[in-house]
Amino acid sequence: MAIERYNPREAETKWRNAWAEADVFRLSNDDTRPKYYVLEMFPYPSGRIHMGHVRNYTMGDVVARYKRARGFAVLHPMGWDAFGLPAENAAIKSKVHPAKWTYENIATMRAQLKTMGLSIDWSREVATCAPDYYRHQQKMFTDFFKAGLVERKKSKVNWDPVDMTVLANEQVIDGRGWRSGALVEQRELSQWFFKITDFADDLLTALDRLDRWPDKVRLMQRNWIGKSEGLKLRWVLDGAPAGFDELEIYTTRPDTLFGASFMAIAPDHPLAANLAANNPALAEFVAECKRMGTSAETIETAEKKGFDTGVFAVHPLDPSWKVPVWVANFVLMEYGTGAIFGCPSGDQRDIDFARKYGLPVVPVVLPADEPARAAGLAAIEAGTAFDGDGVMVNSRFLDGMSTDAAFDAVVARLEAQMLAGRPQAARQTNFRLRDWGISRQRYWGCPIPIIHCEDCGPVPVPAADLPVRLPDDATFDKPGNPLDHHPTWKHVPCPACGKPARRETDTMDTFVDSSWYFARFTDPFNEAEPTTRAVVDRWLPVDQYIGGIEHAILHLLYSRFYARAMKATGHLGLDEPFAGLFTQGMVLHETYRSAAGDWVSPAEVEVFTDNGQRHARHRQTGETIGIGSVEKMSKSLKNTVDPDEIIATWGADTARWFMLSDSPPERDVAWTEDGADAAHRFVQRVWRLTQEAAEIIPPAGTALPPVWSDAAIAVRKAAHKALAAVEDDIEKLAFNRAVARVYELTNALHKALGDAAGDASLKSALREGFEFLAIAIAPMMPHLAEACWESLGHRDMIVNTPWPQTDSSLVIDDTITLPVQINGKKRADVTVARAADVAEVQAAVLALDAVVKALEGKTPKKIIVVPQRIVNVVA
RNA sequence: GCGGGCGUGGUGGAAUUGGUAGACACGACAGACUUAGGAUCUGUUGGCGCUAGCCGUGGGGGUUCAAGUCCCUCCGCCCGCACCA
Repeated sequence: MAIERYNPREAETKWRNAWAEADVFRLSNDDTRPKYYVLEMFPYPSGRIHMGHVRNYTMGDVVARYKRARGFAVLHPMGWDAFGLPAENAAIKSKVHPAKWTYENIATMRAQLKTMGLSIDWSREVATCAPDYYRHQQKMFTDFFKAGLVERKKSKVNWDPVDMTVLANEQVIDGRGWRSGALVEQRELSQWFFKITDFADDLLTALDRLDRWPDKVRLMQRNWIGKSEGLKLRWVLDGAPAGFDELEIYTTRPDTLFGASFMAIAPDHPLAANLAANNPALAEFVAECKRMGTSAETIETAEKKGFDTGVFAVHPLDPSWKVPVWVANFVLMEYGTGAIFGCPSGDQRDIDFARKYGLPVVPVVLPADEPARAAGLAAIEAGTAFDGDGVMVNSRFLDGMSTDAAFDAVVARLEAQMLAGRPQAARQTNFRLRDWGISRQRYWGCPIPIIHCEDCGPVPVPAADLPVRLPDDATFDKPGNPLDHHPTWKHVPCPACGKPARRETDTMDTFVDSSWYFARFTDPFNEAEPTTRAVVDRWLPVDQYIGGIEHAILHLLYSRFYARAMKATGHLGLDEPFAGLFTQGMVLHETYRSAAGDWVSPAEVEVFTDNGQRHARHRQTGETIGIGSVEKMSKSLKNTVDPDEIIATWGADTARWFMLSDSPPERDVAWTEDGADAAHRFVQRVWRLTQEAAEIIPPAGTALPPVWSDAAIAVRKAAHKALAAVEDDIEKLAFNRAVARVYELTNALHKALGDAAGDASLKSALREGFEFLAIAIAPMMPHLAEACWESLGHRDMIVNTPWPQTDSSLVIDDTITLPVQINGKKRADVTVARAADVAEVQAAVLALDAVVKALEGKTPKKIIVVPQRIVNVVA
């Protein structure tokens, strides 16, 4: 009897409808089973989903469906990171309102995501641009404000004078606005800040406890927070203008103070500005420094440059010793005090600088042990600083001390030394982390709920007046902030005194929106409050968060801060929102280029093999197309494939299966036609074999045979081992290995199917085997799994079927075959009882022909038996 | 420059974390079935011998009974970044 090919379009629609009808993915907050919260980073509604989304959401769905089958109450929601600049750009360009643009994109993308067959509780869907979402964000802003976690202060911004708007760093290209092309100005604006620095130390130390986060991400956050322990130290100036009696510097190496040979201040240090006023050459130098770019590349390649001010600083440990004060291009005003002392022997920048300008280089720290000491000294003479720990030299009372001891000794002395009525120095912990500026001069964002009153100052909008809604009738045809232009919106009475006042027209950074959505998902039904304490505390933290590495720092750090701020204001009860984090790799594709050099999209290209060589031609024109390297999918390289087309052609299960196969999930994966084809062939194979099996196996629920044949036992072992391995692999997110285990099981079942005639117990074993196969693929290819499950005679859906318990007596063999090495090379195998002790294994090994032959009657020097692993005979 | 990661067949990748290198898949080759197949099935597929043998995880060296895995060194690629005092 011919078996019909599996039709993914029909079957996938059928099962998705069945799940929707039964509402199987709706989660009740009253569910008392153990909880599991799976979350993938929610998408920006850019218009259409891309293959990166397919990979991300497939991985999350595997975990969600698997945990569901294991009996957990799984929270697996979806929403939209819906505020942001692209919507506003679309408004300017296409005259479409940002809200319309955004909601249309959401509708498209929601429909696309639904075709993937994700086990999402759509009743919890949120969009951050919806007033019923951002009203709670505004409430929390006012709570943070009252708790002292919000601050208004001046900060430098990139200002586009044509568009009259603030630009993000990445929107400044070669010093010009990306859209207007105008030269960008640095402007000081009053901005709202969240005081993330209040939590700097806690955000740092808590990283140690996030043991289910990638080390790489934790390291990046650690570096970003950038804690350093040092000393603030004031030097008396000699020859400086009035008002500049002292120069305060910050150093992490007070131990190297006797190696000081110059002071260096930032080009925008007040002292530099003051001196430049009467010194055209210095003014020119300062201007030159400011022209220099700030990218890592320019900075790394920039030469160390300085300008001698003629001012001197008096050494704090020797009043007779004066060091020159320079302005240097490598000192940053934003960090520490904008001034340093230069110790050339201990810092590469300082030694470069000193050698360029002929300043002294005095070694003050050298390695303790002799060969290293001489090498260190030679290196310093050759221009390489020694910045390691060691022993003090040329440092008077510090000589012979360790670096640490010298640090403490200098600090102790300078803390006790008074200058102008205060200790001359004080220990200080510095952080690189700055407060989080959230003000954006844009329309399409969450309005900052503040009203500015001449008498009362900034007043938070009362809770009863929330949300502060965006006006629908904003216009986008002139530069600047549409909220500011709006004729009426900003004019309101002061909530405190009733006098005419005006609204804050800045909106919040969209990172605020995404810093708490995971908490909102726990109870998006609560209209009164952002969260419901009993609910949010039950479901958080997110057990498994999955997303791209590009959010390693900002989004994840802001969310960690936000959880702390929400805790401080009573909105939830924990510090760390994400217990487990996984960062998945990107999706790549081969690139294609026409003879004219234009990029050609994969959809237009036909790849064929001729004489073992891969070639490509244009599907329509037949033109020869060059095959290029495999690159990250991008519009500019045109090497994207459209998930809609993939799903229409092959079905969602094929796309999902491909995304999980082969490449480890944290690594990049290249989408290939061959791979998709192979994944689809496997879909058909599982279906076909299941149909074949269904014709011969006993009906569902038939009693198990009292005795199993050897072939039946072999099938049962294969099935139980495969399922146990899949469990283990999914728990570890090793989806590629789970896929391999499924292939192995399928191969075993296929082989056994041919031998089943006349062996009733084998047929029973095959029922179990094919059921296990369906169970094993269910998290990965859920539609196919349902179809197979139905074919196997089940009336309940597999989505409601608990994951079976594997039988450990079938998973663990009672005899094992160990490889036998002679002198480290494998020469034989030995099969022994699993429980065999070392002596028994040795005896069995010594009886092997290969061993007897190799030993030639001699006694082996040693026999190493590694239980359950290997035997090595040393002759 | 600093920090992190990686290097395994023609390709993507496995390898129980010091214990049989190449699981599984792609591709390729040969054959079967077929009107046909880009379907399906059966084989083969790291290299050299092609016989019971030797070599082989970027190169070189080391530790060990045993190294893809640990150490040293060199080469190559990728990612991140902050001239952070």
